[in-house]
Amino acid sequence: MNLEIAASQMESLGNPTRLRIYRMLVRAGIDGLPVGGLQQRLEIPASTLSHHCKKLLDANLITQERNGTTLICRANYRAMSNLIGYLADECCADGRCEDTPTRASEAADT
Amino acid sequence: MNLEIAASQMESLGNPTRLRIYRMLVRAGIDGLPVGGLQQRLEIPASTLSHHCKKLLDANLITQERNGTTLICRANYRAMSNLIGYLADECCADGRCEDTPTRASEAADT
DNA sequence: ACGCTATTTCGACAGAATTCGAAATAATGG
DNA sequence: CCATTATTTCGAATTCTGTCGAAATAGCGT
Repeated sequence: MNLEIAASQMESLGNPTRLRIYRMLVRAGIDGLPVGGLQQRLEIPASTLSHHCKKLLDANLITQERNGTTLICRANYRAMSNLIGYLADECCADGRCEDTPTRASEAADT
Repeated sequence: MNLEIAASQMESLGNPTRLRIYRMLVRAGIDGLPVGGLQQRLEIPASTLSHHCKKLLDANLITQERNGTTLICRANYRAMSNLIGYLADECCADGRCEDTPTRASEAADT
């Protein structure tokens, strides 16, 4: 995980429609949802949905697998974990933490 | 936490410069960093930095406190936790979960 | 091959984001 | 009050985003 990737993933999730799509897929679990299923729930034009799915795909936040004429979308849980980790990682590494008196167990000078 | 707020926070963090700012502040801990300190590290025009800080402030991701002529910026850790929670919340609520055998060996994936 | 359904690509448009320098404001010290 | 430092606001140029409908493509069943 690096800054550019994390930022592009954040940017992808920074659109309300895409965040809805993503959360639907996160909720859906490993079975995922077909594009058409998403469209029914979201009630947006297919072209718009396709555009957003591509963004999420490019950001590696979702995967797609063909099943006949339908395309199954799934959340990339690994990417989600990494992104979450990236946000909280190194919290307070350069200073004092909120509720802890001191960081006695760690090197004070870095 | 709701979709609109989460999306606006994601959008804020979706810009590489802002993500750098935010992570600097997360690292900095409760002491935060003055705007000038951020500028020195980022090496960007003050007006650009001010613009980005305002975005992060509007998104409630950081706070600012005046200390004389300098303005101290701090990460809003509460908001960070809520945002992280929002992403992972209700994971697989509508479907089967992944039966991943917790392999911590590969964390370098995008 | 043909028709049917699912999904994507194209082209266009309005609106928003990013960036910068110059000028303005805020706060302190002498 | 004036000088100095810290930070923000303004205005403008450029680029990016989100959205849509129409047309194109992909895969399957017959």
